[in-house]
Amino acid sequence: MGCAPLMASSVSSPLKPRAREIVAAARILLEQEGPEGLSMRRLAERLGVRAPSLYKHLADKGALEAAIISEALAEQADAFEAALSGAADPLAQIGAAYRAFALAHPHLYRLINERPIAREQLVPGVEDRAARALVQAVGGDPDRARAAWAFAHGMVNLELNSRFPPGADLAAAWRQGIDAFRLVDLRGRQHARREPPA
Amino acid sequence: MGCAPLMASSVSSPLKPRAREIVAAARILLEQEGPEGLSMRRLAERLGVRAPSLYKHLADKGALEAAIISEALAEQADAFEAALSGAADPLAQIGAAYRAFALAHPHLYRLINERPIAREQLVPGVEDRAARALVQAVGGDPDRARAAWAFAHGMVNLELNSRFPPGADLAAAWRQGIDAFRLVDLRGRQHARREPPA
DNA sequence: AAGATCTGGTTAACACCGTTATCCAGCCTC
DNA sequence: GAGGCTGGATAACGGTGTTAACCAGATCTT
Repeated sequence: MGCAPLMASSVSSPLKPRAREIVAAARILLEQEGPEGLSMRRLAERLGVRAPSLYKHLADKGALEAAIISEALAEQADAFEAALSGAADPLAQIGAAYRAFALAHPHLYRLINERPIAREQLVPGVEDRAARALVQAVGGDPDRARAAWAFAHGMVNLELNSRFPPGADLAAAWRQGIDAFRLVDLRGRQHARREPPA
Repeated sequence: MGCAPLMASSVSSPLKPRAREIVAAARILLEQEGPEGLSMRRLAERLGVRAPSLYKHLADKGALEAAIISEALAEQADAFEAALSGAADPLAQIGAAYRAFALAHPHLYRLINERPIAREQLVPGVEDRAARALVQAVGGDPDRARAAWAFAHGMVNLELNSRFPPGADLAAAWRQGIDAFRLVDLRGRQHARREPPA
């Protein structure tokens, strides 16, 4: 065989066209029905095909999920970078973007975060893009960026899982957290250290 | 029938003795094998019984999980209150307790947080105890308590799901977060508002 | 004491799930 | 035209939660 197709398809995305179709359909199914509704059989049905055929294109369900997750992380990074570009108060902007993304795609967010991540199955580098935006927003310190990330992550997680009491004022809690991570900035810290997170 | 057993067993825990045995075994199974290893059949096998018999004592798997979660939340509240009692820097103490509990029971922690919670199936009030401790540690403001909770929750969640890059200094990130939520305290805020969280 | 009821187990079965093995039709290349 | 690759098909295995029907023994009632 010629080596052309191997190279062409593995540059931007490691998936061949048919596999990308399947992943796209899987994502729609996931966002409509939630992680427990995403089954190989139901996915196949939507594609007008029988379940075993899917395995001609994807190794297993984990690979399917990893593909969806990679896609979602890339979109999340896009949203962060957009929120960051030319904004006063980048921290608040990126926090709002984080929450907006999660609320717009709750099932997707759950898929990403309900299990330990299979890092080796992800598209390489897709995690770092989102992280880089956060580090920048927080002033360059990776440790503080991780703390702020954890805050946003926790807020969204608790909100999506209905862990806050019914009457809780989430906007106020967000404000408290953002303020907490911003105020430290007013005291003597060196920012602009600008080293990549890992 | 006499009404005595009904009253006696539903005061402290709503479960009858046999059901409590089952829940105890389920928790062991969960902590050993993780949420995906917790199946009704495997649980029954450990109890020397067939799976359908379990349904004589628990409505369904969700009720089983809710019982485990209630138990775990109560223990978590215990740990928080212990960490809180007579400590300088209660915020750091409670943060450490939060992380320690999660790392000691990672599978349990995942069960609690991987899905939206079925609040009506929980033992009533068990959520509030842990919340109250946090509100107290943070100085009385429920919104700030929720923000701090989200931070701790997010840190643990990201750690357990391996979402931090391999070399990340988690202790430093914890310090950053704790400092962020404590430093606000040094500026003019009214604490000791001491109202219940919900 | 006898009968009814409750308790807590059983087996069989249903509808799903992810996955594998095997087969087969069509197409592309040599 | 022959061979191999591609992308479907069916059948099947072992696993899941769950329900229905049945049944032995204890216990309560009359």
